[in-house]
Amino acid sequence: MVRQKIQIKKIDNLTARQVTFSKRRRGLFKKAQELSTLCDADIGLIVFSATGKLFEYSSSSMMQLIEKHKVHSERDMDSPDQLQFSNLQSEKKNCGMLCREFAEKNRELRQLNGEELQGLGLEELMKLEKIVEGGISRVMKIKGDKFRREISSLKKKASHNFEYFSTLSLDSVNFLIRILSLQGRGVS
Amino acid sequence: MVRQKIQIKKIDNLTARQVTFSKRRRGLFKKAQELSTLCDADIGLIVFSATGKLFEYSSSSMMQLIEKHKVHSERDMDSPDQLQFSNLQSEKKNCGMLCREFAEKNRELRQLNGEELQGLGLEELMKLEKIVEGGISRVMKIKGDKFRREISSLKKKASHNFEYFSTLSLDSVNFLIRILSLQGRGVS
DNA sequence: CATTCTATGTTTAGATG
DNA sequence: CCATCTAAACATAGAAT
Repeated sequence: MVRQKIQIKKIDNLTARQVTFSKRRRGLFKKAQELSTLCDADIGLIVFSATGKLFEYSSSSMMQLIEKHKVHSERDMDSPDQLQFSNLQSEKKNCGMLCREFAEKNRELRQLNGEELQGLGLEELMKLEKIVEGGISRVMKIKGDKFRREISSLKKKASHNFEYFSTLSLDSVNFLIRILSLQGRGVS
Repeated sequence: MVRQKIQIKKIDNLTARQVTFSKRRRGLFKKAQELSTLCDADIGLIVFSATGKLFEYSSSSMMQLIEKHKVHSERDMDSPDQLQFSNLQSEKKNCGMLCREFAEKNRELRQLNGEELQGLGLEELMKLEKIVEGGISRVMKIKGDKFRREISSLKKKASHNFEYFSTLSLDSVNFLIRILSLQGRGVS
């Protein structure tokens, strides 16, 4: 019997419905996790079966995600309510502020990384370029310093070793080299 | 070019990532709603893009679903504490979390900027260098594009003055463009 | 219930407009 | 950014286990 196109409406047959539920549920979860990985998205998926069983997926932590969602949806709603909840209110305000600052930092970070630059003017772009240039020169300087320090420390070690090795016979040195090679340790 | 199998890991190319995000996001939402219809399931889907934009779908009401989810997950953890403070507590937790993430972003930002690099190893430094290099090349590309577009649009606008402008050297034109930009006068 | 099979339907990567 | 196209990749209906 060949497969036919199905219409999207509640499946009448109970068994077929259950089978479809587990198949498609797995498919859905897989796609959610693929999207989160591919595009660096934060995703939460909650599924209650008709029988009330819970299935869930979250790319990070469901709790965090739900909190984030709450903060987002509360962003717009103003709350002219009761004084007795001032503690809760102030916490919420705190969160909202933090959230906004956080978003701001995130944007800066992405711009330094060369993303989300479409809206910027020439001046801003040139300023950004200067900042990033400063960044890379500092990073490279530190890296250079580190390399140099590492090299000189290696040299010191090498000369130390040399003094020791020079007291050994040629045969002993060859023997050592063979042992080290067999252990997969570079002798360079 | 024929389509090839993709591996599930973060897409490097920014544009490709954004395109994939919108395509797959739509696909995911469609599948969620199909599952909910076909199998009579209660489904909630929350997606935060990497830029922090929120997309959501819920077969019923997201708030109800989240409450239901909370009840379910609190099944296992017994909480001998006061119900009346659960909101405040969750807000506080939320703030703590945000604070930590905020600090983390700040550190990243400073490192991209070439600060606080003392603790990093050679490998990390080289990775950082790669990131910043990618950043500056993207910033410079966008800047170049913008310059070119402004120049061509200036040429077009000034076509009635073409005879005059054509007597100017390229340097003079570039100088003019910079002056105008710095004055904040659109050259478009 | 879950899994497996296979013939088909559906999604989507990559290119293009 | 958004829409459209195409072929390859992927998901899944229906059946059987």
